[in-house]
Amino acid sequence: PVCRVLEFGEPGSGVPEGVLLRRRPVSRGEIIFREGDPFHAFFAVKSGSFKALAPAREGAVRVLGFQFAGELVGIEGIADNRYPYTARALENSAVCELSVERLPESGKPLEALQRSVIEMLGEVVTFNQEMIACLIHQSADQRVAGFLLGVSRRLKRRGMNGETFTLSMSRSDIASYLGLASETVSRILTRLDRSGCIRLRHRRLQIARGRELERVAGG
Amino acid sequence: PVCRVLEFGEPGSGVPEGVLLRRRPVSRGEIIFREGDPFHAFFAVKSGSFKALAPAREGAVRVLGFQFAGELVGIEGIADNRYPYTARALENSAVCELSVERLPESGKPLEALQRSVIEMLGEVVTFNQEMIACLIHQSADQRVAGFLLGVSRRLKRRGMNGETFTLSMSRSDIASYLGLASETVSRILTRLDRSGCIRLRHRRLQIARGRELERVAGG
DNA sequence: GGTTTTTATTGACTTGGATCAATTCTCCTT
DNA sequence: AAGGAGAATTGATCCAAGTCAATAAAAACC
Repeated sequence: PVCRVLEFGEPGSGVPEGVLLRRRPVSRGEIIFREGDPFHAFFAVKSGSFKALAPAREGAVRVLGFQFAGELVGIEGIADNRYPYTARALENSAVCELSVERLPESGKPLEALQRSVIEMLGEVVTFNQEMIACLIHQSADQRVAGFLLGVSRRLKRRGMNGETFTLSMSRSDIASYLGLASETVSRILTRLDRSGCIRLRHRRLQIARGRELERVAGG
Repeated sequence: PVCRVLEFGEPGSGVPEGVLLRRRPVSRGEIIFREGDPFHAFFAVKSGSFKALAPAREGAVRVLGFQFAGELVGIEGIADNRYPYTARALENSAVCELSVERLPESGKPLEALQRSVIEMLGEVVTFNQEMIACLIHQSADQRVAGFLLGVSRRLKRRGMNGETFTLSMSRSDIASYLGLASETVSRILTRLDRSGCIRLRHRRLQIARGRELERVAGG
């Protein structure tokens, strides 16, 4: 099976409803919350995409994950009332804020909402476990191939075109996320393109032979 | 700061009380729950130690973490009602079962208990994030040194001797956990011993120069 | 207590991916 | 449209850690 390299922050089965504070546009580069900020809400990405960033060694930052339209960002903050990472828009986007203060107004009893949060956190835990397994066992080629398939699958799931799309993040972002050097990512993408698995020009990607790509990913 | 290589399954601030089902001995090699089993309880390690195992590639298993006396195992199972890993005793041990069915009898309202679970899961999420950072940024030497310091700190926190103790897990377990080859772990331990940081014979460990070990770990 | 089995050590060799460095693209700005 | 800054590609080189292999040492077992 293909390594689930992504899925970070996908909505759990029970996304609370009726707690939308507001829908608002977010322009490229804008930050919706910062690492350490007091937790007040989590966000549903309505359009566009985000990256989650956390400080690493010596002023460097590390990319923890990406969020696309239809996915959630920020739930992890609910556990200790502070966001554990910074969320920045990769392109012009829109989000809906799901206010924590207003959660009790959602109609659902608090207990049921907490149950939803537990399930969502459970998904994050599972996902991180898989990420760890991926970092330990997968080669650079497998990770990159798995990453592309993961993005594709996530877009498809939301009814978008999963065969031809634009990578909204830089090569360095991908590299940071996968624990590789950006040069390595670049080389692998070039190789995948030359071998005909994908068709890539700049950030425009077409998955030409998905079956072959899955083979590379180690499925 | 020293990489937090361990801490997996440590108790959160609000361990529910009054829900102890029973205290029971567990002999070396015995399994208290298996990956996939329906979740019914989590466990407090009273004495001894455990490892958490999950299937990896092709029949191989991966060590997800270790639990020592005073720590909790199995809370992750609460999210989707199945244990996500197998827990096996590394030595003759004892556990207390914290029954989920009996949680409502604990005196605390359900809501408060759920809040505790959310906090505990939050700790697991944070810990996994750090583990990922460790795998990406730390060298083999840093990981092994950080591992030893982590075990030491955990033992100290429970009032045990953190300077001289026995490693209850094999070199392969450590290697699997840290994403290294067992030969690499062995070599690094030998080197640390020769350099005088530690005094190691077989599984008996003494942290001779903790300050130096912390330097190796990258603090 | 000796024999088997598992666990650990040590050496020799190989390699994947990092790093350094030099262009070349792209897209943003004015 | 030209200039400039960041992003991406490509090449050359190096090294940390994996793999293979051969003991050696403990522990488990009869």
